[in-house]
Amino acid sequence: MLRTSVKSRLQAVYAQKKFVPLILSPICMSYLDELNESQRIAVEHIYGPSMVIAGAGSGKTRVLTFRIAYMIEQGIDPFNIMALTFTNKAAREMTERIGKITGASEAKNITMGTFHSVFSRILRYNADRLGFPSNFTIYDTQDSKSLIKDIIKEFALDDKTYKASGVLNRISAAKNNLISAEAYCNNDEIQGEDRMSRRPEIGRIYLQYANRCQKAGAMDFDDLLYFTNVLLTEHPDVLHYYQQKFKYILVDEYQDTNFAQYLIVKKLAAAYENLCVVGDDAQSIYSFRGANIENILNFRKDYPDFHLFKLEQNYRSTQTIVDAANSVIQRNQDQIKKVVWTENGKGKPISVVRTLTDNEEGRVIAGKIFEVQEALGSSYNDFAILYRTNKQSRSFEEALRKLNIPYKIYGGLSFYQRKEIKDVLAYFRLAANPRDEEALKRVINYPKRGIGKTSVENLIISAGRNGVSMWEVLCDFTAYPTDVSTSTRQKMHEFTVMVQSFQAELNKVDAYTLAERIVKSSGILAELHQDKDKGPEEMERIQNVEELLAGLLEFTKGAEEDELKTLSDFLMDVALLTDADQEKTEEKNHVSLMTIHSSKGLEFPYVYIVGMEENLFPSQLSTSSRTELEEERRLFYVAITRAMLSCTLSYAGTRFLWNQSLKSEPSRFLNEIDAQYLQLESPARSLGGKSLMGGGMDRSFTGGLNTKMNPPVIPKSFKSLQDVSAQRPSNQGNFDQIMVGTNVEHSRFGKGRVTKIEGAGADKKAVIFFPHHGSKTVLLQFANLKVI
DNA sequence: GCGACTTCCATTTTT
DNA sequence: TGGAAGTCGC
Repeated sequence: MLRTSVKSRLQAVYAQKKFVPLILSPICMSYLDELNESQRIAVEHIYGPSMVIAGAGSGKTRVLTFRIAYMIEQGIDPFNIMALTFTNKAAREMTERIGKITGASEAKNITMGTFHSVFSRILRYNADRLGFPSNFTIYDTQDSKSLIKDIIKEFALDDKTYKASGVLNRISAAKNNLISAEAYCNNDEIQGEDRMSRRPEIGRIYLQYANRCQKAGAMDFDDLLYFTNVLLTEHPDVLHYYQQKFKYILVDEYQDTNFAQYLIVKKLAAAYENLCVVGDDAQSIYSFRGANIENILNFRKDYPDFHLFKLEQNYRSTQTIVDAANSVIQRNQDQIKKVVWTENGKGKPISVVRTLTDNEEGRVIAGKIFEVQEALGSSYNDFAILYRTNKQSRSFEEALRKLNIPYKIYGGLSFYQRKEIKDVLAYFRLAANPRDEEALKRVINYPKRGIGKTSVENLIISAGRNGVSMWEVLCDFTAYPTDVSTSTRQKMHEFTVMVQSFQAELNKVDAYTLAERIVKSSGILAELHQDKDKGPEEMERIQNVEELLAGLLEFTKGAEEDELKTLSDFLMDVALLTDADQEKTEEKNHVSLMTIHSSKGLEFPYVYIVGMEENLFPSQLSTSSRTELEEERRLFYVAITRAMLSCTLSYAGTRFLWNQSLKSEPSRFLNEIDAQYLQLESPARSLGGKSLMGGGMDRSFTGGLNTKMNPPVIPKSFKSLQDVSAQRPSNQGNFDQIMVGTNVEHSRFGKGRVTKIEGAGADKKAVIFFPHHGSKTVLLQFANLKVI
């Protein structure tokens, strides 16, 4: 409290004079001390263009957080800072952490979020300039595909050559490279490509798609970037405004930005060039989404006088894990050379587990997690199972459930993608923007009100013929003649009146009140209640809708005084939320299951990378070119470097796919890890004689499948004891002696005194105060402390 | 217009 | 396997 008022007075001073506020330095010192030399230099360099290349686990987030906090402490107005992150969750966490240093009221004024969410806000504000309503809808991928399907049908094209997803990918790639539909049709090279793939009509579909989106008052994900660029290019006054507003720009995960994002950032930063980008080329894993590694490499061209900072010390993982990951990534040709190193302890080797089937893989990994957890008393939060594709989660789910181990699957079908939620949201969307055609199509006959497919098709035809949206036709059949019967027309009219009544209340009542009304009077709730006795899934649907309403209530309560949080405020970025964003306060205790992609930026003491098989990882679709394969390899690098203490790789001999067992070969990546870091394991099986895996000597995985050797028969219980003892650090004996008040000596920081103990087992941590280095938190496992 | 039925087809990652 | 699209009879 006190600090805020002192600060605000100081800030009034800064506003007039531009000098470094020495008075605040003591506050800064406290956290700057927690940084190593290169981190601190990167934090303190706040003017001009700079690039931070941050190796895995090198404290990148911490540098970003402290840098922003430092900027604010230096008197920079938070309103002038824009920080673009990769997920909303990352943005939220960073705001929170900055708030702890500078005070929450300062932190909340920073413009922070994903490219998509920050730009969607800018677009809403300036929508009129682009001919969109300010409450435009954001189409998600499903909406986009459904619209494209309609267009393909309308053009009477063969839906086998023109698949919605393929066409959408093509359009998406164009937008990410800022190519308009017109430019697409006039570009010879692109047209040539489309003729080659025998889909010459994609350009025409793109034109129509853009047209329909515009009429519906809707933007898709890519439009949020595409139109931001249009806005800034065609309206110099708008560009000027945002250049002045965002004098300081930070971009996280720069290696995963695409051309559109690159250009927008470049434009916004052009006036002041206070631009800081942070990234790691070795972790670029989104090129399929248009991400362009070149952006990192080109930075020096755009800003020749930029400063480069490299963070190479890894604080996350054991020596073995860091070295193994390095040995993998070294095989890539395209990379910025850097040496990631660590002072952490050596740790145990990466174990490689082979199982006969994918189901057995699930059981073995679940069993291992169970054993480690039992033996060390770790929290289940410490474990993660990472896979290449979402559908691999099944065998692990089953096995974990059988062992009563709590787990959570991230990604996959998110809450907002569930049918019942999308249905409700479609009504919400219509209330905010009745021209939203995808929402309209979705619920015009749900719950059933006798408006069939043919009638809807005729409605679309009439809208197309008259060059208006479906909603406008619905509102005025006399102006737009439509081929539907009088009785259907009457039903449509009733529907229209209902939506209009929702629309009328949009800005009069709060989000929750309107939402509740919609759910009731649309008949959705009644419909769901009718089916609730059919089974648990039907019951769950009602619960999900209730959860959505509960979320809305919370949202509505979050309003400031005199503020009305409307349903359209709520809808603003619902389309941009992901499962990870939904995560409630960290009261969890569960094993995390997720794709490697969604594990980016996270870390876990125990990591299991599963499905290490050819054609699965690397994916079958990515083995045809070097660049694709290198991306898969970076993905593998990301996976390994999530692990702090222990990393386990597993693969199965056969995998059950499309109702048949398919033989699978071990992944080539297994052979790419320097063998000195590996330890092969043959899981003991209850069924004797079936194991094909040799002892620890066979290093060649590709040949290993058919090598018959007699495995040493180790009873399961004994085996598990062995495993666990291997995890126990050698200096375990020291652990118990270390408590609050113990004087210790650290190899790097010298003598110090323990002020706090956290965690248990392998995770036991000590906060130690070193006279010359300040307070440090160390993992006892790694720290190699001497008790004095 | 609607629901029950059959058939077909998948196979990557996500804001 | 399982979800989506197409077919058929009311």
